[in-house]
Amino acid sequence: MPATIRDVALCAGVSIKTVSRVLNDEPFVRDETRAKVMRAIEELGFVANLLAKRLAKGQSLAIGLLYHNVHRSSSHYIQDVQQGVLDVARAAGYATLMHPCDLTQPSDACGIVELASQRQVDGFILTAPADNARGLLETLDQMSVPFVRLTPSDRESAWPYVTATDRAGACHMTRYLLDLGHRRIGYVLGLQETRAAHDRFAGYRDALAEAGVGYDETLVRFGNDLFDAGRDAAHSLLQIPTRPTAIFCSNDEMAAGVCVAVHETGLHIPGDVSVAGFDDIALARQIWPPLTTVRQPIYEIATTATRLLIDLLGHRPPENLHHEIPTNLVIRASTAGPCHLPT
Amino acid sequence: MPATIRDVALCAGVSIKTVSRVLNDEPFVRDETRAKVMRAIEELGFVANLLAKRLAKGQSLAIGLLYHNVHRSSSHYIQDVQQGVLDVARAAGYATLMHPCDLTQPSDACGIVELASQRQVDGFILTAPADNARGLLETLDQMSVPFVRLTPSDRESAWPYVTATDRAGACHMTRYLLDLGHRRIGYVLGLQETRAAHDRFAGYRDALAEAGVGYDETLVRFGNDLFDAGRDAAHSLLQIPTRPTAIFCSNDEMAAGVCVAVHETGLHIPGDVSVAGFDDIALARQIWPPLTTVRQPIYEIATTATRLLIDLLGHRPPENLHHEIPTNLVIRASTAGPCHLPT
DNA sequence: TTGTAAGCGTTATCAG
DNA sequence: CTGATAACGCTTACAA
Repeated sequence: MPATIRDVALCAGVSIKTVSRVLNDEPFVRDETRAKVMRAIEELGFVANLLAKRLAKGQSLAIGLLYHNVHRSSSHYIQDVQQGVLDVARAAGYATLMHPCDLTQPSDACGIVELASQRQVDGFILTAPADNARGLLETLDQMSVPFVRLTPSDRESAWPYVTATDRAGACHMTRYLLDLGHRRIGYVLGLQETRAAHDRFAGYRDALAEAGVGYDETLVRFGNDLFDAGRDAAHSLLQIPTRPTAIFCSNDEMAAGVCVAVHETGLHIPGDVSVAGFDDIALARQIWPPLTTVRQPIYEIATTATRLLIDLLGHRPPENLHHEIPTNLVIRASTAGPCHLPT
Repeated sequence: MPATIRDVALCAGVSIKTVSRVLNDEPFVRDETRAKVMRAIEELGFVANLLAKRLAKGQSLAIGLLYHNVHRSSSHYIQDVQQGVLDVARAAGYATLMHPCDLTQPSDACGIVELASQRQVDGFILTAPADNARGLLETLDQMSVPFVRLTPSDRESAWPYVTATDRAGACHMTRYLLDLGHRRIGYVLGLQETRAAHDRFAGYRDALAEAGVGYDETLVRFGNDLFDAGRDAAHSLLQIPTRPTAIFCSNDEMAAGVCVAVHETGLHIPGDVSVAGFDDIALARQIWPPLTTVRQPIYEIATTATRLLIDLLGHRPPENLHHEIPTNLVIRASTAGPCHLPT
């Protein structure tokens, strides 16, 4: 049986409240008393029981990380997010509960509200497309369960979020491809349910319009952010008689799929086709040629969001409920000027 | 204020113990009573407070997943493990706490024992090289905190583990490369602290010996399981005047690094150099050419381990404390016969 | 089959 | 500065 606060009190000859004071670094404890208690703690090898603390405080001291995981596939993106959340949460004494689920389903289907009702977590980090379930957000709001959204669709409501400059980032990339001389630039869309997919696509068209290059919808394919979608999309795009000389993907994972498809077709990157991605996850440097992409500082987005959430949980009104983190172009070897001008 | 079990009891006109019985599906409750309670629960929208339950039961209903993460890098391996642990744990009503740390450090340095002392978790899944810290295991043992090890070094002690047939797997792969005609096969070792690294290396030498091909230590490089290590190792191996015609890596992530290095050198895979990995993580199919590798069913290993742990936690003596999951050869396009026989 | 009452190990109120 | 004592919301002997 491990020692309890009561044992410590007995051993130190003080009340349990005094021990509790020492444990929580509260003021109004005489130094001698504090020392006495410390000694008792040391002697008994006492460690406070967090389960009891949580119940007494009515807080779980944990945050839930919700992410979309229909295909039960590993995602580079979510792992970077997780690392960021974990680091900040742990430093603040919070545990992190991973909660993969199908965010396109009714929220009650995946036990999110339950997680809060059961008091398993004090708040949530919601990754896209969680905020499409407006009902979920309203429920959480009513329950006074704080949450921070990552790259949400809706930015009208006051609910906190952290996002990246998706539209501008995609516009930069497209402009860069145009500057290289590309005119037929294929595009692979991301998961329709996310706003990032739409914003990036909009950025692509912004640049096209800006350059006076007509938007050609036959060069667009729908994806779901996963590798295989990129591969399929590329196989389809490369079959077009006057095939695109560059393919820009809504994320890196699909871009990796595109690269494989290009190779499978017997073509070369960037000689025959340039390929660009978005995110700059580890994978972007782990394939050949290394991928030109738009860097989205996922780790930083996650840490920012988590700090925000923890402030909210501690009733420290944050300075800013909304953050926009800049993206930037990362030029590697998967892009170059077009060799064969399209017919 | 959310409803408590007391409110439900009041509302249903029964005692709280009866409500508790219904909540936990205990027998000896008359059907009518049960129905009455259910109705009250429904009416009040009652959800049991897990924090209270945990304290009362003296269990956190959570398991900790310990993994090595010195470089704060995403690892494909750990994500597959996580998915497996998460799935089984959740189904059993357990939460999963991710705990990245430096497993080569003294265990107390990374707060592992604390996690248990604080009762944050009931047990652990330990990934390699956690079990090198024998002191940690003994401490946990003394605290009666159950744990299951993944691919541990030590298999003499009775402590439960789940592992793969690393040595045999590596031997198969090497044999396959030898059968293709390769004689100078480079090898990139994994993280020295793990047994898998040694076993796989042993398998490599087994096959060499078996085939009467001399073991040449100039063809061996040390790695740490990460991408960059593979890349560096390959650059070094490819500089050898009579360079190896094949490179076998202790894991896929390093193999991906090798592939990039080969391309950087201007050589072709598998035309000039064959490359083989180990694990069969998602990355193996996301690079070009797709990687020939030894499949280690990581997800299955993780689910097996978690089921084992949960049995242990529930005081259900498992049939088997030790599991060995078979590996198998996955031949893809990164290997072929040597074109240029070495001098 | 149901209920009473005593924990579980903290925190928190409020009086000294 | 310090200490009784009552929560916190559930489980669980033990009794009825």
